[in-house]
Amino acid sequence: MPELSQLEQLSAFAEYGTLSRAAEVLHMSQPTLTRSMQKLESEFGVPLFARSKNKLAFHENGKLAAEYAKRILELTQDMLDGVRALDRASHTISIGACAPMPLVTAVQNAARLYPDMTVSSELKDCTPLLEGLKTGLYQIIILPYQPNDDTFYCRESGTEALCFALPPTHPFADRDGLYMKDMDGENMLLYANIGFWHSLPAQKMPHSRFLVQNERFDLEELVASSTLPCFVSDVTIRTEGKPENRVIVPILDPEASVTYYTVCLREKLTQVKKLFI
Amino acid sequence: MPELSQLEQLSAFAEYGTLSRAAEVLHMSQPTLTRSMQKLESEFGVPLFARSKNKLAFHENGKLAAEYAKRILELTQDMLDGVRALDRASHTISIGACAPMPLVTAVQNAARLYPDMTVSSELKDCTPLLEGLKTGLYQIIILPYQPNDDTFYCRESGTEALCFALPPTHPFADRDGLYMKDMDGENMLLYANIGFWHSLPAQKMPHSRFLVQNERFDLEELVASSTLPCFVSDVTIRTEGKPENRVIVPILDPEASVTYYTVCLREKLTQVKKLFI
DNA sequence: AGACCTTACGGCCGGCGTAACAATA
DNA sequence: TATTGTTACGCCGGCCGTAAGGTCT
Repeated sequence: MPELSQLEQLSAFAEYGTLSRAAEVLHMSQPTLTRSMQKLESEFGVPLFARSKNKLAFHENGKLAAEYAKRILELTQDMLDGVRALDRASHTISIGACAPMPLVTAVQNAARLYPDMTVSSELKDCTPLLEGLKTGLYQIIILPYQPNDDTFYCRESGTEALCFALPPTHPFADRDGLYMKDMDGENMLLYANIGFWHSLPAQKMPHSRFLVQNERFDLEELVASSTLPCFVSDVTIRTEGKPENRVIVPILDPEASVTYYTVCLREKLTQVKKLFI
Repeated sequence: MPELSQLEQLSAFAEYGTLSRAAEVLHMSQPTLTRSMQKLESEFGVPLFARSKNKLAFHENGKLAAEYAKRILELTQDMLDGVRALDRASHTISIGACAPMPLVTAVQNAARLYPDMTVSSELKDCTPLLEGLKTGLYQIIILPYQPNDDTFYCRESGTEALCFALPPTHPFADRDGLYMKDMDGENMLLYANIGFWHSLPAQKMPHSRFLVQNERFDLEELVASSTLPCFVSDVTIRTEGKPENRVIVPILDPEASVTYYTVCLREKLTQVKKLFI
């Protein structure tokens, strides 16, 4: 039986054309490679090389062997990658969510409840989340609605309500509530990573321009130093406080108040049971 | 990088369930196998086994690795088989013919002209012969007609004419020639391995019964000790002589006289050039 | 002269088997 | 007690690199 190291050497010879060059690449002396290939040849029991005095070249047999060798080495690499990936997956809880607020909560919970696990998290739209849950990409996803498929196990996990944060001088600053259409046309500051929320303003306030900020710091700086309105939610107010120079006005559109649901595959519930207690 | 020997051991453990049993099958001591699997595990970098004090079992990772290992070993075996088969093919001239007489001639020529080659030969009908020539199963085939496809290279190689061998007492024994229909209804001795010839008597003499003999010796014995007519050809008469107690009467049907053609793929002519000189 | 392949030689390390040990059924 | 897996120990063979030889461009 040949060994993978030999096949690797064969493959290197196929790639580099001479034993010397291949030996160099493989970090071994060239006589060693010579002997190794002689041994491989004897294990095949048939000639693989066309030998002239100072030239070694492939024969038909050798070409075929080198092709096979390459496939075998690739398959071996697949094995290593696959097994390592499986191992990593078994030590990882992957959480996908539609919005940042429930995601950070879930990540914190997971890290606390499964201290040996790595927690990975992603912000995605609902469709890829459900897809990923089915394919095993995620163990847990968080949606802003209750999926009706019975293969899922599902549990309510908090609510979030979007609000306007207006400067005190704003004409609507004294209102108890506003519809989004009331603000349509006004330019607003907007944070980029807000998950599924990004679709709502765009849809309900088609005449507004949103000054999208990728960096949290930049956004806060702009909020502090301008009178542009922006969005906050009841959750961000609780966790991060209300911007100093802003008045909070709840948004009355029903879509602006959501209930989050933590979802997993029912068959894999045991793996993540603690997160549902 | 793991080695194939280790994958073989992993696969054996998967098959036999315990290290001791696997070690026994692999003809090695069991501590050796323990160490080898420990090393394999360290090369993967992830645990493959669930270890209790005196029990070793697969983990998910290990199961996956063992599946891969099996595939890799199969592929390796395919490589060995494939390369060896290719080598054998390169030392073999495979000749297929429609009839025995031109075949033995061709085999003798091939053996003489290519003394380092193994010559293999087969008797087949024309359709599988052409098929086999295209797929590389044969390098040379011999047909009773000239193929009109231009991918073939083709050369006339002798003729053969079928005759009746009648006992001197037979009513037709003094004829200069006979059509097969003249003999229709008479029972005849027939040798089994006559290639494409077998179809002719069956077709032209539907009312005859043919006493088919698989053994050459049996046929000759029956010819010598009976008055049943049989077939010979001008070639068999030249090479093996005429049966003592028989009169030769040529068959006048045009199908009973054929010209043989030696055929090879034009693109592979150089491999078998000598046979066409 | 330089590049290449092969053979010869001597050292060394890695894997082997034996033996001893621990744990289970 | 029999079976199984792991660890300890000492030996030996095979593989390695260096060196030298031969051939081709």
